[in-house]
Amino acid sequence: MSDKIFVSAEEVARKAGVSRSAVSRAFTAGASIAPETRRKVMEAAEALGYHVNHLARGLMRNESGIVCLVVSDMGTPYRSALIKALTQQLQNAGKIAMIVNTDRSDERVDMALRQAIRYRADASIVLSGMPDKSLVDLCVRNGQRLVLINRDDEHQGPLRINLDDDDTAQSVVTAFLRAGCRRLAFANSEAGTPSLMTREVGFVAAAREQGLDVTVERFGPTGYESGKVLAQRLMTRRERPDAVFCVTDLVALGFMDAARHQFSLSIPDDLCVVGFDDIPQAAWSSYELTTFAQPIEEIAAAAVAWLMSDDVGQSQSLRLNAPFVWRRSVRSA
Amino acid sequence: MSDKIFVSAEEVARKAGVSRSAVSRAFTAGASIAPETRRKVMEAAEALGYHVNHLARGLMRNESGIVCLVVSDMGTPYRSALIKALTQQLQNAGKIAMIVNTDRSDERVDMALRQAIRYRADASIVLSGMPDKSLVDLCVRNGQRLVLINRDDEHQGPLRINLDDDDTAQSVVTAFLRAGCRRLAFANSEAGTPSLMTREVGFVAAAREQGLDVTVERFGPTGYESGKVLAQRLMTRRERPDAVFCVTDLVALGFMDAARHQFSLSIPDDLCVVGFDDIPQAAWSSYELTTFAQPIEEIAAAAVAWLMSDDVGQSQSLRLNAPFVWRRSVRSA
DNA sequence: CCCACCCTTGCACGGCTTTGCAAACTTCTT
DNA sequence: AAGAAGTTTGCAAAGCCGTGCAAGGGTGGG
Repeated sequence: MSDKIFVSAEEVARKAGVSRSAVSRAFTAGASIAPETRRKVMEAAEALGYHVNHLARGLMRNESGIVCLVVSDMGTPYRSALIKALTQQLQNAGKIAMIVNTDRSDERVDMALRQAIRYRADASIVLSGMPDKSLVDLCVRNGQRLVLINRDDEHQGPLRINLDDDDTAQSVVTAFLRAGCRRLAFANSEAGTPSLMTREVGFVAAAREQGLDVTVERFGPTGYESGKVLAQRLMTRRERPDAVFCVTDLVALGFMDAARHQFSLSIPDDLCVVGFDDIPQAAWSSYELTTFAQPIEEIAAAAVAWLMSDDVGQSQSLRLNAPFVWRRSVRSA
Repeated sequence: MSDKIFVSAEEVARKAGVSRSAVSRAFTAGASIAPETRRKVMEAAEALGYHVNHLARGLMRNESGIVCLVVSDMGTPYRSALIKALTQQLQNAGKIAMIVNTDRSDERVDMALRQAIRYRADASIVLSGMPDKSLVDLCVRNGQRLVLINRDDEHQGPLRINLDDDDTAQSVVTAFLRAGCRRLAFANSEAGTPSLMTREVGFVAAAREQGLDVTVERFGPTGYESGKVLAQRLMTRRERPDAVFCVTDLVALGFMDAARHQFSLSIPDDLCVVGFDDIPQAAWSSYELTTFAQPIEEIAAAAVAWLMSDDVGQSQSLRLNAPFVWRRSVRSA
């Protein structure tokens, strides 16, 4: 590879007529240095195009400033919004985000964490997949902070951020009942992620409490196309559902499109739909999907706040609220 | 911050009963080391949880393995898809992506490049905004590779990847004419990005060649909401357009929604619409938008290939094709 | 005018790896 | 069995920055 010729502190020192350490101090917040000296250094640095080498600084300080984001399906609206919020807030906190894409192959999340260790990341934030317990231990042992978002694992040490889904199932059932729906369905993917399964189980249980059965269908990955297939399967049943809770907004939008264009159903007159995430598309006027809003900014804020805080503390678990967003895909009373 | 206690090569060497350099060689591809020695080292490393320190390695080799992605609006479907492709292909090439979010404030892209220099990134890929010339020079001078995607700047040194838009305007005009449309419009945002302006100018010129005028409207940022506003403005004109070319798919989808739900227009019967990007939502059955497909994978492949190649070469410019995707938002002949 | 104290600065070392070089060890040939 | 050729290994330096320590310079007070 080409020989990169970065300018070193040594050269700046020569040009400014001071010592190497003076240059170092000029770029270190809170170091003891005379204003005049700092000015001279800064001037020389700007002229030469000097930039502190964060690799070396990280080596010294044992703190690289890097935070590793472990994520798959980042093309998805929800995921990309979360990444956006995280990168922004990390930058505001003086950190920088490194992204490891773990699409296909679940063992990749372990590789991702190893990569984080190699770059001596200050922390890792896992948005997808579930790391192996031994890897988590390794991270923790190395003093690396770990945040697990929406992966209800039972790992010790890291911070877990999850949604408080105690009321969600109840809210949906109530909404459907008020709308006069009686034949409930749940449209799930085959991903089997804990958070998705919790939604399904909770909904079925809440419905049963009201004496209602739920038709559950599962298919494919968690996306728009699966939503269409799920609609085809559910809407061709003898007892056609009149209300469906979709595990995700993307699934819900696919479901709505199939229901409307393939079965000529009117929403919410013939069918009520509820989704989850509140991605931007849910608000588009073709859909106006009633859904639960992922508190994306709060999630990011909580993650960043925790990993900037001084007290590592023990394994901590945080539960955030996903407010119900009423739109027109469910009949009002 | 907590004291991270990473295990060093020194310790592995002691445990394996070899020298520090043997450990180093065990982890260096193509180094001269006996298989037996390597096995011993690897065993000790695994037992101790050792991972090569990429900060130190980068310092030594003058090659960090980091590639910096400079991007804004990463919540957008097109951008997130591009980031996904880039991170994936970079990883396959043995690099790792670092993301700098440049939302709001244009001067931030300069800060981003500085950040890239500080971390001694092997390359930077700019997806948004336009870096200052002096910064570009600085990167180049430091031997850092630079890729500009869809920013038709005239910078020297870096690789520029742009779309070949010679035929796009012509294609759209032809499609509209075949559909029997005569009152053409162009819906643009106020972003003023070169690539967006090129689309507008090209379309107006191509239409004029056919003796047709184009009503141009510009509003807001480049997104769904702006599309709705643009529809309100264009569809309340005395001479209501019967065909509109939207600068972006997101704008087009907002435009379609407003045209349908606020003006009760039928697409493509009353109005033909063409977008640009081919985001996933364009294919959704509520829209079936005719558009041009950004060759995302090719863009990523070209970028990665160039920055892995040995010959730096001079300022290089690459033009890729954005194929026309026919869907149902334009009447067929 | 001198002393004491504080701020500033330079020196040298530490932190972790890679790599050129030379020594040691194999192994094969004659 | 000895020498030559080729591997393998260890040593030491280099690459860059942060910081403890001690010395230098300056200032204020007595």
